Order: sequence, then C-alpha cells, then structure tokens
Amino acid sequence: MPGDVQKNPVEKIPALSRQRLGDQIADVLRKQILLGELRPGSNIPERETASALGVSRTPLREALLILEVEGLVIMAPARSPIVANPSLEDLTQLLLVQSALEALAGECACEEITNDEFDHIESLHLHMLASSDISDDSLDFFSTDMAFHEAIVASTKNPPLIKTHRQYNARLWRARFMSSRRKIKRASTLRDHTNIVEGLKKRDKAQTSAALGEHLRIAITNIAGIFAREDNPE
Amino acid sequence: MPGDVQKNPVEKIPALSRQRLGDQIADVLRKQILLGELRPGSNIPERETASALGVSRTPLREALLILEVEGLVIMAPARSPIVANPSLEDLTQLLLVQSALEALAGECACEEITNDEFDHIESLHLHMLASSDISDDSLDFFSTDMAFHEAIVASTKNPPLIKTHRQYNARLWRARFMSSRRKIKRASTLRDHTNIVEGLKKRDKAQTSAALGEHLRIAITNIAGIFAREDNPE
DNA sequence: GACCATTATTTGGTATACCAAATACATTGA
DNA sequence: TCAATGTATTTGGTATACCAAATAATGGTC
Repeated sequence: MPGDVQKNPVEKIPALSRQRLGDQIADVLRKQILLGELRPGSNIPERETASALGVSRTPLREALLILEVEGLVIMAPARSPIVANPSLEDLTQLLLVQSALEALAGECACEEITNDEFDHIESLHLHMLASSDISDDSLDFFSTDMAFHEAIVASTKNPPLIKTHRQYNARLWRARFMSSRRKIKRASTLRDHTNIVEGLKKRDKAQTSAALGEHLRIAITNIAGIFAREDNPE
Repeated sequence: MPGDVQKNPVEKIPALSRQRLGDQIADVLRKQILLGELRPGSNIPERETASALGVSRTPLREALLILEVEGLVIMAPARSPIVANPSLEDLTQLLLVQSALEALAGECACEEITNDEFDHIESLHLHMLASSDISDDSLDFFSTDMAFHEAIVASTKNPPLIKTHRQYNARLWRARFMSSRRKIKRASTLRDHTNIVEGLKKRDKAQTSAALGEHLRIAITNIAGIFAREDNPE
C-alpha cells in the first residue's frame, strides 16, 4: 500500500524527554483515537504498533494500560487490544454521569471562578455565536464547544473533578463530534450556552448547574438520533 | 525483625491464574492501602516490593500504574512510588464529586432498582440499626455502611458510574474509616440512611437523590473534624 | 469431500538485563 | 570544621528475550 503512514509515522516519539514514555504514547494514541485515525473496534497489536511508533513494547503496554483504565481501550487475554466501540447504551450511561459532573462543576464554578476565567469562557461563547452563521467549519465549532465546557470545569479548581471529566470527555468525544456535525442542533446548543453564561455571570448556582445538566441530557437524545440514522441511513 | 510478614507475605500471588498478574497485584496493593498496611506517604520501592510479592517488576509496575491512574499512588521520576496521602482539601474535593455521583445514583436507582436489590439494601440498613447500639465493632458498622452505598450505586446498572464511584471510594476509604470511628456520629448517619431507604422505597427520585447528596456533604465536615483533632490531639 | 486432529505461528504475559538520572556519602581542600 | 565536589549506589525507565495460550492452517483419515 503506497503512502501508508502507519508504518513510518510522522508522530514519532522524540528521543529524549522529561516525561514517562508510556504517558507520551498514551497521549499520542488517545489523540489518534479521538481523531478517528484509530477507528473504534480496530486492533492495536503490540509489536506492530510499538515498532511503528519506534518504541519497545514495554512503554506501549503502559500506554495501553492507561487507556484501558480510562475506558478507551479494551484488553482481553490472548487478544489484541482494541479501541473501545461504545454502544448507544454505553454512551447514554457515560453522558448521564458527565451531566452530573458538569452540573456539579457549574455549582462550584459559581464560587471559584475568577473574572478572567469568566471572560475567557464568555469569549469562547461569543466565538461560537459568531462562527455558527458564517462558517462551515464543524471542527472549529465543535472544538470550541469542548473548550467551553472544559474551561468551566477547570474554573472549579477541583483536580479530581477536572480529571474525571476529562476522562469521560475522551470516551464521549467521538460520539459528540458526530453529533455536532448536525448543524440543525447548533441553535439549541447556543441557547443552552447562553443560559450557562448568564448563570455564571450572576454566579447563580442553581441556574448554572441546571443549565449544564440539562444541556448534556439533551445531548443524549441527539446522539441517539445519530445512531438511529446510522442504522437506517437516509 | 521476627514475624515480619512483609518479606514473606502470606498473600502470595498464586502461580497460575486466568487474570492478568498486574491486576491481581493491584488488588492486593489496593487492599493493603485501604487497610492501612501500606501507610499514606510510605514508599513502594519496585524491586523490594516485587520480590516480597514473589513477582517480577514488570507486572508490579503495571499494578502501580493502575493505582496511579486511580489516584491511590503517586509516581515521580527517579522516586519510589508512594502511597497517596490526601490533604483535607483533596478529600473535600473528592467527597464533593462523590456526593454528586451518589446523588445521580439515587436518581437512577429509583428507576432501575429491583425489589430484591431494595430488600438487600434495606437489610443492610436494618443491620446497621441493630448493631449500632449493641456492638462496639466499628469495622462491621463501617463496612456495612460502605456496602450500603455500593449496593445503591450497583442497582443503577450503570457500569461507568459504578466504576468511577468505586475509584473515588478507594481514595476516600481511609478517611471515611477514621471518621466512622467517632461513634457520636452514628445517629446522624442512621437518620440519613433512613431517609435514603424511604426515598428508595417510594422510588422518589428527589428525596433519594437529595438525601444521598446531603449525606456525603455532611461527611465532609466530619472528616474536617478528624483533621482538626489530629492537629490538636485532645 | 468433509471433518477432526495436530502442528506451526502469532498473540499477549512475564521475567530479566541494561541504562541513565538522581541521591547520598565520602573524601579532599579551603 | 565546613563545604564542595566527585564517585558509588540506588532508583525508576526501557528494551529485549522467553513463555504459554489461543488460533489458524494443513494434512490425514473416515
């Protein structure tokens, strides 16, 4: 296969580093999974992947283990590790937890958020508002959406909450990306975000928390729609 | 040192098994951490621990990595891994997330719980009620308390929620155990539990969820009390 | 021709050997 | 005597070699 970049990857691990190699590999693989370069259900054979990345199996296994604990990779005995391929039910359950986490984040954010952090979140919101009409760039809209939510969680300054939220986001990333490509839904997304920003501006715990929680529960139905459309395409 | 079980452990890993050795070691170490056999802040040197357990460093490192992702162990470059020693602030943040998870669990449980599961939860509650007066066995009271909460979460049949809740429980275990030894607090614990059981019986989402969330938020102040007492002992 | 058994190959799991960085200790000079 | 430097030891990080189980392919038999 000409042009096969899998065997001679550009994203080679740099020779020296300050961080554990396994962590770096985990970052690379996680990114590849999120971007869809490693498709759900696909194999990640240890030897092949290790040599493709220019590392040995030991740190690669560390990376796979991390991703397994995070729920992005499934490892079974005597089987190649595979990229998790969550069902609609899985995604629904994940999203339910994520909605509770974000509801909590909204509550905490009202107490902990600084003015600078709020300004940043508001600017992300304004960017989405502006780009939703004029731009076709789904990826930009989507990544700003993700950054918006992550910034809110980050403003809580609660490391476990931030970490857990990030892990759930990783498992939901792909589904939410697929869902975000339905431009029809952008209006309701932006309306929800407006509520969230307003709640944050007033430091109104109840409004912020409820808006965030509700926002993600709506996302559940959107994702269900994607699944239905895949099963009965057009 | 005579009788030193650390070097010649009873809990040796059985030779053959169906499960990954690293996972089993992680279970052993997790248990030792929870039971306080491995004290917070203590070192877990790789070579020494590996030979003490009768395994090689590779699966031991797998176990340590799992525990690091779970937040029970801290690994720093060129440093022995150490058992996490969460500060009061850490515990507060963890408990806040855990309270949100349990509040969600209460909501979901009202929809998903079976009669058998409810009966089991109620029997745990009754056991605690009965044993609180007559028994001095803190460990029994505490472990039943933990089982009570875990059973509620389990009844949601939401695997990610169950897993995340279990991980947070592991990090909170020690602090909650210390806290549970203050028998003074048992009455309020049991009152909270009664509310929870009542809510579940009626399948009342609002009551169950609120009771569970509030229950853990109270635990925060109890644990803060433990810390204050340690700093100014009697 | 089909099915079962056996073998060879590929997989992940584990142990070991090697390496580099960091630390602690000792020795030497001021 | 104290401090600074250099060396030796201990640490975790990584690569490699070995092992066992599972699978797939092939050959023999019914």
